Amino acid sequence: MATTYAIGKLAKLTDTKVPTIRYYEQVGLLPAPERNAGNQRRYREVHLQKLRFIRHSRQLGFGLEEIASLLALQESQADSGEVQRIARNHLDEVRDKVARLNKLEQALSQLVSCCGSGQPHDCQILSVLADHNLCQHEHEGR
Amino acid sequence: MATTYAIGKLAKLTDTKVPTIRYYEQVGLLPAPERNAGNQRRYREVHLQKLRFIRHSRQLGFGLEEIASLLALQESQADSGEVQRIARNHLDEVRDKVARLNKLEQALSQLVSCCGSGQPHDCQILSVLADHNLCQHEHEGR
DNA sequence: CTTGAAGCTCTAGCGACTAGAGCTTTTACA
DNA sequence: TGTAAAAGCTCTAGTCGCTAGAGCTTCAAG
Repeated sequence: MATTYAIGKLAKLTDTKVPTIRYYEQVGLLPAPERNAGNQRRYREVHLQKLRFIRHSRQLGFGLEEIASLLALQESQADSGEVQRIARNHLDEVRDKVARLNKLEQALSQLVSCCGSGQPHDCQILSVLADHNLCQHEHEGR
Repeated sequence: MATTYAIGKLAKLTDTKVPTIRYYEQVGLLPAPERNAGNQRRYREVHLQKLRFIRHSRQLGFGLEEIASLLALQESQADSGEVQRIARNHLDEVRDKVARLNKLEQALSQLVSCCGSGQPHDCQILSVLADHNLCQHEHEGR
């Protein structure tokens, strides 16, 4: 019979915490494995591979729903167009976020630089926070 | 008697949703205002100013706990050194995040660019996601 | 055969809101 | 003054992706 892995083993192999693996099962991302006589999960190769896929996708910032779609597309051998669409869409979001964070970084460094490090004479940070007009930057939501 | 604002008015003046204002009160960020005969909140200038401070700080990415500290420091007239420490610390975190997102953007654009836009012949995205070794990038947690 | 590690389920918490149900009060207009 | 819509109220639950803990059972090694 084929090799099986206990949940702790799978956790080590994929650098995932045990409760996280159970969580993925709970939300339907990782299929429920068989259980042994004592009700413990016994995983197979297929689970290991799916879990690696999930973890790599997470490291790349994909959300669990996106990952679910990607896994389904992998299964279905269907059009790679949809895969590309998801990936590009995610990339766009990341680029947006980078742009927003860069603006934020600008605004913050100006805020912080307004008073030299040692001087105790009153610093402007609180005033700028209190009054947006003292701040040269537009900010966005999200 | 001094002007007061209903919650909806305050919301408009500060571009904040009404439930968000109530939430700030609930977590102790914004002091509970007096109530009128019909139990409705009636805010004063001081609330308006605190709320503006909170919102501007949020736009700059400060967390509610940091904002609570900043408000307390504003109140106490205490050392601006602590204010600077909080702001610099936040700036450091933002810079970290920018760096991480930039790496992510790198990895993702490579992932996406592996197959030209129109061609249907099988694209590599799924394979890379399934096997981190096919990916040139290290990824971090967080 | 014992003991300690690993497994199990279930519930709650994080941060910063947001949405909705089901009510009461205020406001504007006829 | 009557009425209806808008705005207010409280309370609960949901978002996302986990993480922590309680209190139990099962497994593996010596």
